[in-house]
Amino acid sequence: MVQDSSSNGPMLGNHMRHRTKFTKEQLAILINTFNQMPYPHYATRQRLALEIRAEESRIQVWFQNRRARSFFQERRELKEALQSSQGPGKDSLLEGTLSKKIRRPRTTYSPSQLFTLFKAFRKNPYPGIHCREQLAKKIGVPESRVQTWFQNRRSRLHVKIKKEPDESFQGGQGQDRGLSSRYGKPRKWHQLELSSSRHFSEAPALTTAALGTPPLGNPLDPNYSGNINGSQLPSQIEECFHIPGSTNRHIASMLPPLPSLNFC
DNA sequence: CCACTAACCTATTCACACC
DNA sequence: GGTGTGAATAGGTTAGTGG
Repeated sequence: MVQDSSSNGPMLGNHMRHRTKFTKEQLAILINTFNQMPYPHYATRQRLALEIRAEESRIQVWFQNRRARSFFQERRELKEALQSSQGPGKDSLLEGTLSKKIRRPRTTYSPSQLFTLFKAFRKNPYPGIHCREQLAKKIGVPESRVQTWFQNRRSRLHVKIKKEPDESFQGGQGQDRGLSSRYGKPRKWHQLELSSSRHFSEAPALTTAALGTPPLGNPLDPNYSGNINGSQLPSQIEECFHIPGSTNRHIASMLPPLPSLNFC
């Protein structure tokens, strides 16, 4: 992606995921499935993942891209199928569109997991595949969930920025640090983020101030002190969530100066 | 060089838990 | 019922790959 593949050379943790190369056999199965159901449920994607031995998240992305590329034609056909409401195979074609959606089970993050995620987000809202995988491993969730969490975080931050224009925020330095005009003025994004969490609102130890100067422990989380120390983390995690300035765009440009945090 | 396409992005909406 | 947030989606961009 943009922030990962600059000409600055390889940067630990900020790489884009390697391109998946589907074999002809895998593609045949995917295309065949797509023709029958362009919106496969989570269970279907899981079954496909097993069948072609690929990650479910890669299958999800493949279907996203496939729909995008064949959108107009497919939508016309789908519309016709909906309007005519006849013909065999309609149920499977409309899986995920008309029938009740069977979504991926909602992931519930513990306070300690959220703290780790928020702290990583604060250091780098655009982590590359390496960072996401390390984060995922650390908190014990699939990498694709970490990616989704970061996407949602960024989106909600943008929404808050739009809804709560606060000219008082000067990024701690009273200056625009290269923010793209596309995304408005810099904000106290870290305060917005952390205070918006239901978990954190109930845990004073996990406030913004706490992130700036990490406490020794959080009473809500017995594992917490180990997290904030950083001494138990591999050094790669520290490196991969360092914001390299030129490689992080948009939100990264709104970051206030960070205290010297020990981990992502 | 160019077409194709995986990876990734934002914006938006849905769905569900929690208060 | 309102709010927060994970999941899903549309639609767009970027960049790797192969002809």
